[in-house]
Amino acid sequence: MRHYSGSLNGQPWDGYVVERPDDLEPFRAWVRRQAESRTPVAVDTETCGLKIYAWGPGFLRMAQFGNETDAFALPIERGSVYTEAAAWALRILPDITGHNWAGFDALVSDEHLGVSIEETCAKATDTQILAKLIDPRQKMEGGTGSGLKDLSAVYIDPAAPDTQDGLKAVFKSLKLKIAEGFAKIPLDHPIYQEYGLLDVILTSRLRPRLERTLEKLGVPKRLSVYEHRVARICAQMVRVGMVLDEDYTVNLQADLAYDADRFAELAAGHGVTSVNSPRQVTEALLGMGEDFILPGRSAPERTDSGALKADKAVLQFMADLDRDWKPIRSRKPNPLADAVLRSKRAGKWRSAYADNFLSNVDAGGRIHANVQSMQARTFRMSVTNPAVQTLPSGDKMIRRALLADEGHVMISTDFQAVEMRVLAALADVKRMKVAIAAGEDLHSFTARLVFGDNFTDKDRKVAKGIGFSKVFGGGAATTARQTGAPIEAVQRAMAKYDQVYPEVGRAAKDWRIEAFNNRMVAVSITGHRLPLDRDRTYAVTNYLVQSTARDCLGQSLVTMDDAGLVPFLRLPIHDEVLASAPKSDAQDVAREIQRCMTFNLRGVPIEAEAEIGLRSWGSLYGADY
DNA sequence: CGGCTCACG
DNA sequence: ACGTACGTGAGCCGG
Repeated sequence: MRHYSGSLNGQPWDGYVVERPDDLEPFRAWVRRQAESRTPVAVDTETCGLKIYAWGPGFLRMAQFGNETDAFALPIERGSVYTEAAAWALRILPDITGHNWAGFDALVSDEHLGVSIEETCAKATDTQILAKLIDPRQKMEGGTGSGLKDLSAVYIDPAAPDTQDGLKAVFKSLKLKIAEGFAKIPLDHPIYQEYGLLDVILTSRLRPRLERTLEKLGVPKRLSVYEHRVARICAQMVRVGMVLDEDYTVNLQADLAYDADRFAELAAGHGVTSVNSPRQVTEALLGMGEDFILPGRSAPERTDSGALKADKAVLQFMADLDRDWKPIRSRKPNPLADAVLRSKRAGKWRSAYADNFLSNVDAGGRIHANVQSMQARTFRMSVTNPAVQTLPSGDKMIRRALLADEGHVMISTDFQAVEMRVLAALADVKRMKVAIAAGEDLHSFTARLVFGDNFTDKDRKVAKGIGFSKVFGGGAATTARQTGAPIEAVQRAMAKYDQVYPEVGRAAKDWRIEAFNNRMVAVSITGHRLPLDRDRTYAVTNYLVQSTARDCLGQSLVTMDDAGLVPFLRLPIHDEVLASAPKSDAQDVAREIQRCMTFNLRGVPIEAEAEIGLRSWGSLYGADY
């Protein structure tokens, strides 16, 4: 047994690394004592990386257990006797703490220790969830951050070592890249061991401090219970994953690579050797006489830093294409703009989607995209590796690669205009509530109020744009740019909107004042704390609406859990839930999901509509498979 | 690693 | 005093 010790904030700690099977005896005795006294024990795992499912056996290297003063580390990769001891401890301990437990370690334990997500999550407290309930912002945004290091510095000891950064420095000294360091650093490296032990000591000490802070801030306990449950449901979705059509994806990858190369060669003929270099592209286009002025605008388009802008909108205009890539015959198409556009799209779709799918597939042909259930500052979820919340929706090509299970079909269930309804509910917008209750199309209803009974399709578009704009906190200029309508008309329409829905502006003002009186933190109706940036307090409307809409999804997931529907769920996508169900049960499952996503929010009906597709996700976007 | 671009809701 | 479009993940370039 190797011994480490140290001190944090004047409080000593001791850590022990199990080296031989005999060393497991003191570990077991310690675990029994913790279990008997029902002392919370922090658990952490060290792995070869983040690909829990695609890596294969040997992924889990070390497992650590610790309370506020004592910790043990087990060398899982040294043999099954250690795996079994870790699994036993995880099962017998009545109260565990993890940092990002449901987001990572619960999945690792489930897959590599054989202790299920359901079993551990039922008794786990996640310090990352607690921390986000105090402040959801990342460090970049002015928050505490949700990493163990940042939280420890604030809540435990400013001098607590940065174990992540420390490890990266070790990797560097061993001439290992960061990505391979976690897999290749020798298990008996003293810093690897010491930091592994420290992580559970820190997590243990963090928990009571975070719990006290939450209590002091008046954050309801039920909110924490709810978030732990949502996190567990998301973990269950990650575990089941989705089937990847590998043959299709390999072909897709080749086709996209071919297209990217072909159009890159065309661009090279105009002197652009790298289509992803905005500098090269703008220079070449300038040389061809392009002025970068879009129709209806007087000045060239520029980026924030003042350079000429050659983004998709600009290039599509130059290539004489509309937003759907159809020729508009308004000018002579610029062949370079066209080639750059197509090469970039094919290249991005190949690398961000096709490559990513194939590098994340497990031995059983499934991908398990990671869901962080409260990632955004509004608590919206995010999905990574691969980012399947952001697959192209205008073209079925990419979504076609993801399949329902064998014998299943895909079901997609969307909330209907959920953010508009949430706004109506939160701001108590009388006329909107009447329209929603009557089942009217909200944007047409608004268009009628703003433009009169004879409103046109164009007017409806403007009304829709203003609706979004109000939810985002936007002004006339951006709304005009988005809708393509002249700014004067948009200004008039926005003034009229404020007249017909006076509650929206009034509520926004009240929310800003409330937040101001609460140290710049808005509190949603579920109790989520939403910190505002001092210079962007107008964002309060968006934060409250976006966060409450997110809780509509969260509440629906909990209801679906009660209804036993979680095994069918595959992916949350903000206002949509993707599911896979046996063909013969699809109607029933779809109806049940729809029911769970239908409820009343402060007198406003929140409603959802399910769509049943074929086997591939792409089939819901008009494909034939 | 910041800037830019682009994919989604 | 005034007005401000919101939230993500990912890849590439160039310093």
